[in-house]
Amino acid sequence: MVSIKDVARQAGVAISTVSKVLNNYPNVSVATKEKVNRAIAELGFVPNAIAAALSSKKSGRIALLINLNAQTQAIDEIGMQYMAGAIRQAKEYNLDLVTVFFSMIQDMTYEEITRYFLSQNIAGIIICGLSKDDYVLHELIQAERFKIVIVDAPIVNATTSSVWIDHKRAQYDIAKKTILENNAKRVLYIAGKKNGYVTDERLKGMNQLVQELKLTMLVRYGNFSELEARKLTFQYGQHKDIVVCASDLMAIGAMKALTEMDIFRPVCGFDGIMLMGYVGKQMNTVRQNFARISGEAVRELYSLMEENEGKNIVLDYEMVRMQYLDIIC
Amino acid sequence: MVSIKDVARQAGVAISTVSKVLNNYPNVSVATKEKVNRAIAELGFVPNAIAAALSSKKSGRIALLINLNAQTQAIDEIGMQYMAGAIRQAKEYNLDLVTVFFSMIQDMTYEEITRYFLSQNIAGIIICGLSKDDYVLHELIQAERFKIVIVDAPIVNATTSSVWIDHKRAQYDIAKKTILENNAKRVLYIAGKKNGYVTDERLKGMNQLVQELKLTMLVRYGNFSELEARKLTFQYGQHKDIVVCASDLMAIGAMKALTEMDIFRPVCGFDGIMLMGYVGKQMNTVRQNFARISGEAVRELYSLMEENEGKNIVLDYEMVRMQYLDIIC
DNA sequence: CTGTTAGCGCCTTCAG
DNA sequence: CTGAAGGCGCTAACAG
Repeated sequence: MVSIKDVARQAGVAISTVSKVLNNYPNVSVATKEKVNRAIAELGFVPNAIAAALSSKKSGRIALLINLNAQTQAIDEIGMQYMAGAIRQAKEYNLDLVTVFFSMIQDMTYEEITRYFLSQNIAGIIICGLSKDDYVLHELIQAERFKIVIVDAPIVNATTSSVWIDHKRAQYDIAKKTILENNAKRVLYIAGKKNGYVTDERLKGMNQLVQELKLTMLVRYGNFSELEARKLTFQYGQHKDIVVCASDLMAIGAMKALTEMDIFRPVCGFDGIMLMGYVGKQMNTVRQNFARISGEAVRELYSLMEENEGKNIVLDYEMVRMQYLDIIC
Repeated sequence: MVSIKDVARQAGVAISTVSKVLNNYPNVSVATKEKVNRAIAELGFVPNAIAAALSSKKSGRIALLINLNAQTQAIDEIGMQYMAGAIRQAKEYNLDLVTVFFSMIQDMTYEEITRYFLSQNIAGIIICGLSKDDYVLHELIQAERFKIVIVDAPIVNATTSSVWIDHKRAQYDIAKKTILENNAKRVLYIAGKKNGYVTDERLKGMNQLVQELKLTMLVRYGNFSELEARKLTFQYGQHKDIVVCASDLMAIGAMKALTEMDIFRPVCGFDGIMLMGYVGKQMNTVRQNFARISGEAVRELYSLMEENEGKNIVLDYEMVRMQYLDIIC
């Protein structure tokens, strides 16, 4: 393997000079920079990122800690989008991203997890899919030992930022739109997981809306499960004018129930997943650009690693009517 | 950060001795091993994998190079399963796995890719979703500079192994089963991508079957696209007794077409994806355990990195009737 | 602007 | 069986 030393010899300069041009230090004359670059090209030199990390004591390695439902829920489109967005952005910043699934750390203690990340020289972590009962992860966050960016949970401290959209407003907006379009009064709201971060926010949005429009609302928790939403719709849908769901997947469940019950009720979703297309129905939904959110999380982590303080970042969202004619058609 | 030096001091031994117990060297007395381990525990020492890699010149880092269709195809369930399986197995072997999407290397030259992997100290690569026109990747494989395991393509050389199921036989088996069950004679076969590795294999299986059972068969390429399969079924399905598809996704397309045409034809798929459940239909399909396949690929890569020769590994498969009652209920 | 030097944390002969 | 010493490839003061 050709090393920085070889380059130095070939270029007739010192090792440190090569290092400087490699890292774009200011104090290098154009002439020597030229020489060094030529030598690099001639030798086909590739800087060794591992050695650089060891020497500089900063690794540029980050972990994407993600709660994927690959087994139970068949297709976790949202998780995929998160991954894709994060990986792309990490590449952009020249960060080395390792993907870690919740399932691989679920049996570890706080110490073991810390040890794992430490041994891997991981400087920053992005967490997607955190829930309130992931105790060890909360410990990890509170320890403030790593720079962390949390997607979709409002935790901020000296070393932790959060990135998400305004779920309260988004839920308010999309439900209002759908309700007004359909002149509905009696709402069945299928919320997410009790005590979930986003679930609570979205519920707040609904409560505000109910007050404003003088609606009646029945709230039930569907745990983001298609099946549970389906059952709830069977149970309560008949005497409601509309079904508002806190996720698209649950909206699919609600729609399937309504189809089987052979009644029409407008359904309102949340997320904007493509999977909707496979079901072949239409509905209003909030579209979150998940890839963008996780990309933004990487960006924020990057800035956090440069000694900044944690902050709360709120992104925007779209409201769309899902149809996916390109797929269904 | 507590280092090996601190441990050595605490235990009252030399650095090298600590290193030896860390790496399970034979020549260490039980007594000193004891001492060292106690010191490690007391200090909460975490060996630095980066430094170890630099020093030992072997990294234990591998890359999963995967062709994910997150953008075009909405949900790439297969890719997800590949990822999950590989990541799990890598953890098992204590390998450090970095995920790289095709999209991030698609504009790179062979040199750039090599440089990238080299700079990352990556010793082995697993490739999922290779197609015949990924020229730079073929260059990478032929260069034999990295240990590579290819999933679903029959390339083997000194540093390259391949892992897959017997697609020819699987296609033969599942089609035969479905054809005999339905007493069909005229087959519409929607193949994958022209000149694709698995496509060719599966087609061979069909050809053999056609001869054996004295069937007639129309072959068309659906490029693994649901939409194209849908169109092809519209065009040719009417006068066939059965539609055999080289993927579940295309089978979904075929089913949608048949529903709209309001005719019944048995459909046969390939893959065993859960997405089928969302469509709410039934069909025979080959079930490949993608997570297992990629896990096996990691295992093979591990053995390949221990100076073994490349080989061709063929896994088994199942034939199932998809229903997913738990999801559709 | 360039070179010298001292590590980063660990592994690995090689003496003892 | 244990310890001393010399790197791995690179960075970062500090001199010059």
